[in-house]
Parts: sequence; structure tokens; C-alpha cells
Amino acid sequence: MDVSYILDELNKPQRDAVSMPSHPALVLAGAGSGKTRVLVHRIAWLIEVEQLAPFSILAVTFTNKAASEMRGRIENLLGTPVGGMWVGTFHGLAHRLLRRHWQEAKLPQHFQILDSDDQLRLVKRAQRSLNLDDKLWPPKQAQWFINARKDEGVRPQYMQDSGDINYNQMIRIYTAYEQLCKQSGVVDFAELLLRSLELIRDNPELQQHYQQRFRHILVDEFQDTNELQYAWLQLLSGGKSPVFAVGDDDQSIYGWRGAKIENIQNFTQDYPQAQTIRLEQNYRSTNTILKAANALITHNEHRLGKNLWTEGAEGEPIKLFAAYNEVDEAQYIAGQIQAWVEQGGKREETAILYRSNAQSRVFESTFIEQGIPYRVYGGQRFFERAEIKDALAYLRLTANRDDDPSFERVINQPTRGIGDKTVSIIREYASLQGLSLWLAAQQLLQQKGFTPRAAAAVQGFVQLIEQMAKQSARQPLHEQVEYVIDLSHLKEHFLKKEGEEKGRDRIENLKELISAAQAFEYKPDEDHANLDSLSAFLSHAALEAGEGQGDAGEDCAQMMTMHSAKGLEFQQVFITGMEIGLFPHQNALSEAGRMEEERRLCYVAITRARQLLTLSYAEQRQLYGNTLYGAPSQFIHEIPDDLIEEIRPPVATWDTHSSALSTSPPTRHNDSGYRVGQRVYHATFGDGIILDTEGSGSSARVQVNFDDEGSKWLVLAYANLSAL
DNA sequence: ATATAGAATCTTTTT
DNA sequence: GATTCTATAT
Repeated sequence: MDVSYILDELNKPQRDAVSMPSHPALVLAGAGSGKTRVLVHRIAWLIEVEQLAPFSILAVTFTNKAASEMRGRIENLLGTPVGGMWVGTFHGLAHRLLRRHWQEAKLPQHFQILDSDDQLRLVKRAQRSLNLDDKLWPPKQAQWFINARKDEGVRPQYMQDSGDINYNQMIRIYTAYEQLCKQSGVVDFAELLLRSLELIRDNPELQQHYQQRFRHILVDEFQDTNELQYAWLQLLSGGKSPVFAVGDDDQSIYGWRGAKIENIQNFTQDYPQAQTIRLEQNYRSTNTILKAANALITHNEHRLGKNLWTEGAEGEPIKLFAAYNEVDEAQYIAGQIQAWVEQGGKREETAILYRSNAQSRVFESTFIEQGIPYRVYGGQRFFERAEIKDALAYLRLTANRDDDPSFERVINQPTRGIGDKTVSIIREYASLQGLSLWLAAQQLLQQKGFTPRAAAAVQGFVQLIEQMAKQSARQPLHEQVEYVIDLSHLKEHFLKKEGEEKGRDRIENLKELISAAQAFEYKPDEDHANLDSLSAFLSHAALEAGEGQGDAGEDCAQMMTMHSAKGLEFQQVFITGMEIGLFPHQNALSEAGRMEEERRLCYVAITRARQLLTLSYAEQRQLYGNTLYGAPSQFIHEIPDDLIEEIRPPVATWDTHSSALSTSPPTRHNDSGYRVGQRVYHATFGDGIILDTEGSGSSARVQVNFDDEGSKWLVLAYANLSAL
């Protein structure tokens, strides 16, 4: 058989990785080095050359997008569907195991999945049941604690009383939370992984079955795996099936949420027979950009080591822009994008990257002002919208009456006269009797535990859910969804409560939910063994939150955090807000190890650019209500000077030892000849008043609040002001 | 059940 | 500064 198509068009290291013998392997794939390509071709090689059945391959990714892209490209390469192969996210695959073996996993058949929002509500409830003040122990922190323990594989019953009050309270909350989850038949994200790990670990037959089945395990973005995920992989491989790990330690940017960079750093110690292959040839960026990235990342101490190179052009120098303030920064970038478009470029080839979401505001308002279409990534996702979650909660109750988070969500949504008092009676009874809220409400109805008015209202709710379940049982999925939405009267509720404008939006989304149900392809026997299409759809909604705003079609400039830019590439990239305290972030300055992660984040950001890269910082920035003065980020200085072209030099003179954001302006010369409060005249802008002055000599400038035009920074050398 | 005022919070995010 | 939650009054 001719299998040359699998190896053709690959470079030497790529080919070595793809055709490697069946041993554990670590592929260190630099940014833009064809990482997905290697994974796809490796799988094709296993099937075509090693004659491995697709059935015995397990391929794991972090996002649904990456998983479906991988499957698509494999099928495209092989020209045939590879149905039996398990390709998915850690959570998706863990979910599949739990659905298949729900009895062995000790879960109810129709268990539901909690997203982090649902989880937080349930943590709050657990805390309330323990009478713990949520001022002293913020539920967010408890949620974080619980997830961190689960990611380490630690159950509360195995946790030692440490004598530390705080810690002990956390254990109590964790215990109570687990109890509530069990009662409600719900499972959070980390639980999917932990529970499936325990399922395989503690069940010899299943363990043997899956360890024999999966003869090859491939992992993408290995540097982002946490302890639990790594243990999960090792368990499934059974120490026999080779693990093919692909990743880049220099792109590990999720340590703060539990990712263990040590997993990739110590891989060859865990698997001494493992072969390491480096993919260092880059097919994305200019040589200048790569040199900058390489130089920057060498400042990190703990690295496996890697040097990106290209056969491509040297490219333009990296531009550096010192903005007066955040508005100036936004205006400069807006101007650059306008110019780009005038030269025939597309806006969507341009990305504006920032460290924190709050920075997008200025860009948004500037772009609106100048009429530049843009798209901000990382907004609210479709399945996370309030109205969608309301509708889903009704649906979840029809599937599983004991789903307490859903019960709480819609018991009085839309308002049906069941107030806080009635709900807390139900809650109290439920926790006293160890029942779900649904069962507690029913028993209270029987025992006349409510006032007559409340009883009628609760009765109405119970009947509503029963009717939804009964009437919709035999309908196709989308009609079922439509029926439940209609009966819930959510549409009328939103219209009345939020008025035409916003209410319409929500109704549109509810309609889209019906379309989503219609489009949802239900494949029994895969992820959804033993499941009806409704439960399958509900799991899908929880595991795949959906894209943000889908304003596809229009040519938009892209705005996003550096984190969410990972994996993407653009012709032109702006890395903004490069000030000490913002990037690297203030909180990373003091904590050990965090600075290296910030630097890796910068490395990720730089390597997103194909042709043009611009770095910018603001000497003065308005943030959270106060003015901050941050020195230029050290990351700028870590890039060799000869790669950088200064578009505009800074005006302020910085104390070179200043290392953090300060609220007082840096020492600077002022020989502008004007004083604050003085009235001046400008030929175009008219009369105004001096608000601030800074700089000296040819770069001296003043901020003037013009009577008609608002405030502007002007360079004195060009402005031609006259005193009044 | 809603309206309003005051308080709290503000790094990064996928599943 | 802006938004979002929470407590209190009506």
C-alpha cells in the first residue's frame, strides 16, 4: 500500500515523530511548528501502517474545537470516517465513560452536569446549610478549594483535620457539597474526571477492558494537563499502551488553574524509554518575530529548551509605541488598522491582545467612535445566558426531578408567588430529611406544611413540571424544547419584565435554543449510551458552552486576552498595555514562579503574529477609577533592541528601579512654559484650558481641555498654541 | 415583588 | 469608574 501521502510534505522531525515506533514519546512542538499536523498524521500512520484499528486509539484534547478539528482532519486525510476512534476532550471522554457505566459509577442514570455557575450556587447552599457566614468564607473561595482538591484527586473523607480552622471549615463545606451533589444527582466538571478515574481504577473488569482496548493514547497541549488528567491518562494506558504527548512547556499559561507544567517537564523521567522530538521549524512568523520570542523566553530558567527558526523572510522590525495614556494607545491602534485596511488588508487579520478583559473597553469605545467594526472574544456563551439556563433548568427537571440546582433556579422563575420564605421551608425540610427539594416539596404538600396560598403555588409548579414531562415525552427533541418553553411562560415573563428591547433578545435566544435542539445530532451508542435524546442534548449543552457572539460575515478587528489567543494566528498583532503591574500583572510580581508564567504568556502573544507585531504601553493609565503610572514592561527590554523600532519615544523619564504600578506620577521635567489652569488658543480646536503638562524640549506636551472639543494631549513643538 | 441605594469588587478560563 | 450583588424599604 502506498502510504507516502502520510509522510510527504512533512519536515524531518515531523516525519520522525509521525513514524516513530510504538514507544512513549514527547513531541515538543513550538508555536506554529505544525503540531496538529503531526498528531493527525501520526494517527493516520497508526491506522494505515501499524494497522491499528481506529477502535484502539484514544486522542485527547482540551477544547471541543480542537477535538472536532482533529477528527475532521484525520477523516479528510484518510478519506474515510473513523467512527470507532475515541477523540474528545478530557471531560467529554470522562463523561462518555460515566454514561456507559453509570451503575458501576454509582450515579443515577439521568445525572446532570453542573457548570461553574451552577456549582457556585450549590456551594452557597452547602455553606448556608452549615450556617457558615459567607463573609468570612467566600463561596467563591470554597468553590476554588473544592475544585483544587478534586483536581488533586482528594476526597473530603481522606482529608486530615489540620487544626487550622479555615481549612477545617473548607473540609466541612466540601463534605456538605458532595452530599448535595449526590442527593441531586448532579456532577461538576472536575467530578467527571475524578469519578471516571475511580470507576476505572476500582473496577478490575472495566480496567482490563479499557487498558486492552486503547493501544495508543495521544494527548494534545500536554503542558496544560493537571495532576488528575495525567493520572487518568496513565491509568488508561495501563503502563503498556504508549502515550504520545504533544505540547510546549514554553506555552504553559494555565498554572493558576491547576495545570502542572511538571507533567511535561518530568515526562521523560516517568517514561525513561520515551523519545523526545523537537519541532522547531516555524511556518508562521517572520524571523524577526521569532528572534524576539526566542530572546524573551531564554529569560526563563526552567525550560526543556527549544529554539524556533524559519526559512522565511526577516520581516519588518517590531514596532514599539509609547502612548500618553490608554485613549492615546487605542487611537494609535485604530489609526493603524484604518491604514491597514486602506492598503487592502482585512480587519480580521488583525488582533488586539491585552492582559485583562477590562482593557477592552477603551478599544471598544474608540473603535465605535471611528466606525471600525470589531469583535470581542470571551463574552458570554450561548448556553450560559440566563434565559437559556432557565429553559434548560425546566428541561433538566423533566429528565431528573431531583436536580436541585435546576429546581431552585425555576421554582419562582417566572414569578408564581413562591417567595423566599416558602423556598426556605422546602430547603430546610429537604436537608433535615436528606431529600431532594422536589421530594421535600411533595411531602410538604401532603403534610399541609405550607400556608394555603403557598401550597397552591407549589402545587401549580409541581403539576407544571409533571405536565411538561408527560406531554413532551413522545415528541421529537426540538418540539419537546419548544413545548417546555411555551408552558414555562418564560417568553412572556422576559417581555414584561425587561421590556421590548431586551426581552426580544432573550426570546430570540430561546428560539435559537429550539433550532439548536433541531440541529443536535443524536447518535446513540457513542457518548450517549443508554440515553434518550433529551438527556443527551442536556449533556451537550453543559459540556459545550457554545461560541460567544457569532457575528460572522462582517470583517471585524479581533480583540481578546492573550490567554484566549493561544492557538490562533494573525497577520498583524498588537500587544497592548505592556506596563509593569498590568503585564506582568501586579499579582505575579510577588509570587514565586508566576513571573515565568507571565513571560510564557508574552511568548504566546508574540508568536501569534505572522508579519507585523506592535507593542504598546501607556505612560499613564486610568484603571478602576484611579490614574496609574506603570513603567514599561521588562518584557520589552528582554527583546533585543535591534529588532525594535520605536515609533514614539516616551516622554516621561522613568526611575529605572521602579518595578510596580504607582499612583503618583514619575519625576519628570517640565519646561513647557505653560502652567495648569492657564487659558490657551489653538487654530483648529479653539479656546481651552491647560489640565496637565509634561516632558521637556521637543517632546514637551500639554493636556488641554478645549471648550468645544474636549481634552487632548498636544505636543508643544507642533501644536502652535498661544496664551490668552 | 419590585425599586432603590449602598457596598463590594475588579487577572487570566475551559470543561 | 463601572458594574454587579445585597440589604432595605415600600
